[in-house]
This record gives sequence, C-alpha cells and structure tokens, in this order.
Amino acid sequence: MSQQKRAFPPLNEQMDYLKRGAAEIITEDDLEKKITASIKSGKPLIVKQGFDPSAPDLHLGHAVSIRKLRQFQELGHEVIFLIGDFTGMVGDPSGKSKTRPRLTKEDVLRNAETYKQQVFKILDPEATRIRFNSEWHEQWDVYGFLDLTSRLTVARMLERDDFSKRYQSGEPISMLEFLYPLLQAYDSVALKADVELGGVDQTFNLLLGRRIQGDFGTEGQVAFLMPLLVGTDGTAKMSKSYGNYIGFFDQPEDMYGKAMSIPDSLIVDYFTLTTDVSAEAIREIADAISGGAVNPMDFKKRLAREIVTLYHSIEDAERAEEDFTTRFSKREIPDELPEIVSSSDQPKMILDFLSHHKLIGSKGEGRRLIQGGGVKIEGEKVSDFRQELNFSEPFVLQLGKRKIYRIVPK
RNA sequence: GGGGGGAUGCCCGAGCGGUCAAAGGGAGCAGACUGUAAAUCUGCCGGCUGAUGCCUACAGAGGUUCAAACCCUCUUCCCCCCA
Repeated sequence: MSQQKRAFPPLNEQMDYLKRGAAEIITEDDLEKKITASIKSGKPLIVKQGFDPSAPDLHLGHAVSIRKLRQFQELGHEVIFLIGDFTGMVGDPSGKSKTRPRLTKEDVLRNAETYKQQVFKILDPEATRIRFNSEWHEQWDVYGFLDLTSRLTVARMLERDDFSKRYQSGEPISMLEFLYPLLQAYDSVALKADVELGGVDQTFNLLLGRRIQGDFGTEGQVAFLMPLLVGTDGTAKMSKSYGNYIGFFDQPEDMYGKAMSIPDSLIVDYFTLTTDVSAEAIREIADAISGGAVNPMDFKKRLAREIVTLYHSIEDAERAEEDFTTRFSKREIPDELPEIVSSSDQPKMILDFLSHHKLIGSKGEGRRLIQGGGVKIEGEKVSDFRQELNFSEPFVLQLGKRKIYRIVPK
C-alpha cells in the first residue's frame, strides 16, 4: 500500500456521510479532530472492527457495521478487519457459552476464508487488511499481562451491563470472560486504531479500548457505535441462534420473503441500516407510512428488492418478487418448483414418502402436519397420513405455506 | 475452609413417591383471518407405532421401593453467606 499523501473529502462531507445511521459516536469531537488531522497529513484513519472467529455466517445484522466500514473506505480510510482468533482458540472453559467453542488454528484459517468471501460482498478487498489478534496475544508474558490487568478495577468491569446483570442475578462469570474485554481492548493498542466500530452492545468494550490506549500513551480511539438490527421476528437482535436473520448467502427468494416478514415498524430502520437508499428518500418513506395513505407493504416490497439486489442482482430481485407474489399474495402455485422424482420402489404411503425424502423432521412431525391440515396434494388437503400416492402422473405437493414441490414419475 | 441453596423438555418455570412425556408461559410449527405486517382465534409441540402400546427423558453414577423428577449415598457443576 502506497504511503503517498492522499486527498480526502472535506470534513463536513465526511462527517455527514459517516453519521448517517450511527447510534453514537464517542466522541464526535474526537472524530472531527482525527479527520481534520488526516486531511492535513494525508494519512488515512485506521478503522477497525473485531469479529468472532467462530461465526462465519454473516447476516444483515453484521452488515450494518460492515457497511459503515465500507463508507470509511470510500472516504479513503484504512479498514482493518480483525479476527479474534486468539480468544476463539482459548475457548471458554465455563462451558456456559455455546457460541464459543474451542477452535483450532485450521478452523480459524478456514473461517477466515469464509469471512473473506462474505465480507468482500461489501468491503473493498484492495482497501481492507485482515488481521488476527493471536499475532500479539500469543506474545504475552505473565508480567506484561498482569500489568495489563492492573489497569482496571473489578468495580469498573462490573459496570459492564451484562456482567452486572449476571452478577446480580447470580449467574456465573468466569475469570476468562472477565479478561476477554481487556484483551480485546488491547487489540486497539496493537493496531493503533483511530476508530473502532461495533454495535451498541459493544459500547463497554470499545470504550475500554479507548481507555487502555490512553494508558499506553497513544491517543484514544473513537468508539463508533451502530444500532443493533432487530431480527425478522421484530423482537430480538438479529442473530443466527435466534433464527431471525437474513444471511448474505440466502437464496433470493428466501431473502425476499424474510424481508417481507419483518414487522412494519422496522421498515424504516431496515432501509437506513441495510440499504443504500438516500436519507432523503427514507424520510419520505417514513412520512408516507406514518401518514397512512400508502400500504406499508409496498415499501416493504421495495425494501426487499433493495436487499436482494445488494446481495444478488436486480434480476434476482425481480424474480424473487414475482415468485413471492404468486406464492403468497395470489396464493397460486409457481411454475418453477423444485422437483422430486418418484418411482415405484419408493414408499406409497404419504407419511413414509415424506419421511423417505426427508421433507419432515420425524414421522411424528409429519403426522402432526397432516392432522393440522398443512399438507396438500394438487391443492387438496390430505386428511389421512396413510393415504397412498399415485406416482403415475406428476403432482404438486404442498407442505405448509412455504414448501411446494412437484413430484414427477421417473 | 465452614454453612446454606440449586441443576427439570428449545428457553423460563411448576412439580417434591404412583393419576408425569411432566402444569403454566415464551419460542416454534400448522390452520383461520391477512399484506409471509400487527392483533386475534384454533390445533400441535420427545421418538417409534394404524391404534392399544413401547422406548428415551427431569445434571451423572449407584441404592431404597411393587413404583422415583420427587427419598438415600456418592460425583460433577452453579449460586449465596461467612472466613
């Protein structure tokens, strides 16, 4: 990377662009100072965000801050995508956290590759540096490490929201967990970060980084906090474990459908945090929705199109919308269906057939689905799970609203 | 080190010898309504079985009993109080 002086956009322009969608910037003043200095010196800001090495399935929740990283890049700054492999390799012996399995070096490297594939859907590969925090954490000696821990008090650690909650409600907190934030904070020292990005749930950690940098005699980073994206269920933050996420690699139809399933109250947030639609256009949408003149669904369709276009293509978005309309609005059977080939050596009884093709999790589940009226053949509800299938002609099989197949003879 | 409390199905949580596959809630699935929105209503919600039934389950291992999630012993883990 060339160390030549770069030309950056003026301060106001940068600030306006960056502030869009941000939950909190600690502090805005510091950011302005840093940007001003960078314009003057021609040196880009170092902007970092840390990522968990064990969860390489990125979703729109991750995209919120990654998109912000991208904006920093567009302004000419340097982005460091930091993979927290060290903590991942240590694991969490408390055993409480299932999301933190112990990883091997190979796991980490493999996950890093997956990360790249996903992250570069948003970030500019040329302007991104990927780093691992094992680079420096493996170097610690006990003295150095103890010195690090001495910079912080227990009382202060307990200020962290989840620690204090867990402490008060009597849930365990392992020492290791207690130390993680400190290690993470040190990452900012090692990278000389000017700005660290994260979700608002990371506030404490990012501020700790800012503080520790000060202890190590460098200027404290700006904590750049993005709002948490609420998941498609409209309740919890988007996360894989809640199953309320829209993944980078979701198929266009899925992606579109999931976007359509969000509550109306989230439409504006989603536009702001997950699309490139301009702030102005979003304001108009917000007004229109609150005015009540327009069916919010129409905006949601636009949102769904925007999202699919971003991760696939405009053609995919159109196709997904068409599919959605026939399937769910008109309640018709789409022309293109996944096909399942039947043959005479397959079970004829519907329940066994579903089980044979793994269309149901268990026969009990299938039985319930049928008894609940969720299975249709050629649009006719199946009432008896012992019903025999006739494979001589192709037919359409529906399982609930979402799964529709065409069964064709061999 | 001493004392006390606790571990129940995806989650929370009741049960404290038989009527327990285990109340209730949440999540989830399906149906009605609908805009795959919100709200509401209904059914289901460990596995196998056409059904009767069988199997696996209440931290783990043993034991008492005709019978144990519930009683006893040991083990593991967690929390609190005292030091």
